[in-house]
Amino acid sequence: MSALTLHALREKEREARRDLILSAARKLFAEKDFRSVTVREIAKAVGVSPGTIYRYYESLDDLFLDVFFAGALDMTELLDKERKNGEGCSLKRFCQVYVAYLNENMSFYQMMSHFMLGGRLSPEATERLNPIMRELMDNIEAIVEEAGLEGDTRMITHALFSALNGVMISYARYPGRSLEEIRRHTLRLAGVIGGFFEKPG
Amino acid sequence: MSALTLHALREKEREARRDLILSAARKLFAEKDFRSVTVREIAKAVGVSPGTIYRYYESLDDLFLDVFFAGALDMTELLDKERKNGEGCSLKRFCQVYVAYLNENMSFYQMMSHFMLGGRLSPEATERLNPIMRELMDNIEAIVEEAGLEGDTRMITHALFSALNGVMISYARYPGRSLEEIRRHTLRLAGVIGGFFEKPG
Amino acid sequence: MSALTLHALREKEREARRDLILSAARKLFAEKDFRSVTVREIAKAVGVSPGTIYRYYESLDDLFLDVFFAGALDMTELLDKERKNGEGCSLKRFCQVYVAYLNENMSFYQMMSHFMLGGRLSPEATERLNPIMRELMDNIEAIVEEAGLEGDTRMITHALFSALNGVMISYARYPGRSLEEIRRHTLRLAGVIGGFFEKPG
Amino acid sequence: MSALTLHALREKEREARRDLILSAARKLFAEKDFRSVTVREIAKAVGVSPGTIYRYYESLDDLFLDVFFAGALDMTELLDKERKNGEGCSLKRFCQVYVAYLNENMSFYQMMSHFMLGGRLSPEATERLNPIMRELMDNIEAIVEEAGLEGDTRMITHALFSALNGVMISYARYPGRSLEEIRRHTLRLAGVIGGFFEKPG
DNA sequence: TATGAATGAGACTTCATTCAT
DNA sequence: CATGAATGAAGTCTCATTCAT
Repeated sequence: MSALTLHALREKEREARRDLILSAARKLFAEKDFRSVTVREIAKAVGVSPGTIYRYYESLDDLFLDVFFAGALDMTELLDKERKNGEGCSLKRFCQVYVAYLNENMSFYQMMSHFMLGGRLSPEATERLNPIMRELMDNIEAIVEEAGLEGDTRMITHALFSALNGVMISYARYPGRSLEEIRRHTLRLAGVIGGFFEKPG
Repeated sequence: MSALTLHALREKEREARRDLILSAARKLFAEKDFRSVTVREIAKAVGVSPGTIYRYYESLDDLFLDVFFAGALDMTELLDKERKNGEGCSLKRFCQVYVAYLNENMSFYQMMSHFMLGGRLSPEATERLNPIMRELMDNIEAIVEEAGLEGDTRMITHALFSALNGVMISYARYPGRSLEEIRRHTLRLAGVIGGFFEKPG
Repeated sequence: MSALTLHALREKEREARRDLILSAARKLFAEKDFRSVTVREIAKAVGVSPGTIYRYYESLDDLFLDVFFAGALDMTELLDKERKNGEGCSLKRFCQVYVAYLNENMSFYQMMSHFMLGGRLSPEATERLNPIMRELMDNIEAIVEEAGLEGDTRMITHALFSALNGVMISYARYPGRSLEEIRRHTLRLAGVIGGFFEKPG
Repeated sequence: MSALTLHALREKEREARRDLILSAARKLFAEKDFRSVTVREIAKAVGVSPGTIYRYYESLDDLFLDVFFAGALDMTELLDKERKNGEGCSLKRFCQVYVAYLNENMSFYQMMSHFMLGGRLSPEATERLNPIMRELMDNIEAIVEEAGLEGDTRMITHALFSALNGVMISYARYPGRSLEEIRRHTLRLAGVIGGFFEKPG
C-alpha cells in the first residue's frame, strides 16, 4: 500500500471519528439544553475520553459551531431536494418541512438561538456562518418566488424564516406536552403561517 | 399599633424589597446575555449582599422565573391599554407594539427562550406560568378577532405569537448590526408578518 | 461601634487573611520548586478551600507576584536596617546578609529566576516591579559607594547583585548536600565575592 | 556481514537518532522558556512521532538532563580550546567567553537553574552530573591558577562560576530589552566581575 | 521499530449557595 | 434581618505517557 493511500486512509478515519463526535454531540444537544452539556458527557456518549474530544475540536465552542453549521447545511440540502422534487415546493409544504426538520434537530435550532441571542460569534465564525445562512436564505427566497409572491421577496423571506423559527421557540418544549404533541402542534402552526403567507387570491 | 398592622407593614416592606431586587435584575438581564449574570452582580446592582438575595428568592432560577413572569404581566397590561386606546388595536399595530416591547425587554424574551428551550420549568412553575400565558393569549386572540379573522382563532393567535417571537430570535443580535438597525429591521418584519395575517380582501 | 470602625475592622481582617495566604504560600514555595505548587496545596496549607484563595488573589500568577514583591520589600528593609546599624555596612557583610536572606527566602529567589528567565512579566507587573527593584539597587549602590568603590558604581552594583544571585542558583540545592551545608558554602562564597569586590589596597 | 557488525551498525544508527532528538530539543529549548516546550513540539521539530521520543528517552525529564549534560560538555570543550589557544586564557576573557556561551545557549543555562532550584535530580542523574561538573570546575580552576590567583583556588573557582551564572539570571530576559542589548550588558558585567577577580596589583 | 490516537489525571478557575456573626 | 466570607462541586482544557497497529 502506498504512503499516499495510507495517509488518505488516516484522513478518512479521522474524518469518520470527527463525524462520530459530531453526531453524538448533536444527539446529546437535542436531548436537553445544549448549554448544559459537558465535555465529559459528550466523551462518554462517543465512548472516548474527554481528552480525545480536543484532538478533534479546539474547544467546546468549536464543536458547538460545527454542530450548528452541520444543521444549516442539512437544512439547505433538504430544501434543495424538496425543490427539485416534483414540480416545486409549495410555501405550505416548505413551512412544514422546515418545522419538521427543526423538530428533529433541536440542537440546530438551539444553536441558532444561542448564537443569535448570545451574540458571541467570533469574527471568524461569523465569516463561516454568513455564506451558509445566505445560501439558506437564497433557497427560501426561491421558494417564495416560485409561490408567486411579489414585492420585496427578500424581506418576505426573512419574515417567513423568522416566523417559523418562532414556532419552535414558542412551543418546542411546552411544559407538559409530549414530543409527539409538540410535533403535531408546531406542524399545524407552520401550516397556518404558510397559509397566511401564500399568495392571496 | 396592632400586631396585624405591624405584620402587614412588614409584608409590605418585604414586598417592596423583593420588587427592588426584581427590577435591578431585569435591568441587568437586559444589558447582556442573562445566563451570564451572576448573583453577585445582581446583589451589587441592588445594593445588598449576595446572601440577601436568598432571603427573597429560593434560588437564582426562582428569580429568573419572576423576571419572566413580570415581563409577561407587563406585556398583558400593555396590550390591554392598546386595545382600550382609541377604537381598538389593528393587527399590524399589535405586531409592532409587541416586537417593540421585546426589543426593549430583551430579558423577557431571553427568559422565554431559556425556559421554553431548556425545558426546566418545574411543575409548580408551570402552574404559575399557565394562567399568565393564557391571559396573554386571550388578549392577543381578542385582537385577532377584532381584526375580523375567522376560523380557529386560537390557533391563529398561537401562530401570530410564535411568528413575532421568531422575528426576535432571528435578528435580535445579528452580528455587526447596531441596536437601532435591529430595531428597525425587526419592526419592519413585524409589519410584514402583520400584513400577511391581516384579513385578506 | 460605628460603621466606620466596623469597616476598618473588616479591612484589617481581610488584610490579615491575605497575609496568612501570602506567608503560607511563601513557606510552601520555599519548600520545593514553586512552579509545581498548586492552588489546592496552598489552600490546604492555609487551611481554607481553593475558592477562598481567589477571594484574595485574582489568579495564581497574582499570588506569585505578591510573594515576589514581598520578598523584594523585605530585602530592601533588611539592607536599610543594616546600613543604619552602626557605622555602615561593609561590602563583605552586605554580601553575607544578602545571601543569608536568599537562603531563608528561597521563594523570593526562585520567583526572581522565574520572572527573569520566563520573561512573562506583564506590563502592569513590570510597572510594579521596576520601582521596587530600583530601590533595592539604590540601596546596594549606597553600600558600594560607602565602601569607597569608584567608577561606574551603578554597573558595579549590578555586577555584585548578579554575582550574589549566582551563588544561589549554582548551589542552592546542590544534590546531596544538606541545607546547613549549603548555607555554609554559599555564605563562604559570598564572602569570597565580597572580598574581591572590596576596594583593593 | 557478521552479526556483530550488524549490531554495531544498529547501535550507531540509534545513537545518531538520539543525537537528532537531542539537538532538535536543544534548539527548541533555546527559543523559549524550556519548561513550556511539550513532547509534541519536540517530536514535530525532530520529524518523528511523540511515541518515538520515548524509544530514546525514558521521560521528558530524561531528555532535559541530556540537554543539560550536552551543554556542560560543550562548555568544557570550549574552555579547553580557549586554554590551548595562544598562550592561555585570561580571567577576563574567560568570563566573557563563558557568558557569551550562556547567551547563545540559554537552554543550558535554564536547565541549570531548573535542576539546581527544582532539586529534582535523581541519585542516578546526580551520579552522571558530578563528573561532568567536576571537569568543568577543573577547567575553570586551571584558568584561575594560570591567572596567578592564590589561596583556596577551588573556592575562588566556585565563586567565579557562581558570579557569572548570576549575571545571566539577573539580566537574561530583562523586560523591555532586546537580545542584543542584553548580550552587551551581560558581557560588560562579565568584564566587571572578571576585573574584580583578576589578581590585584 | 515507528506511529499517533487515545488516555486520564490533574491544573486553574467560577459561582450558586450556606451560615456564623 | 442582613452580611459577606467561605465553600466545594463542577467546568474546561492540557499534556506526558502508553499501546495497538
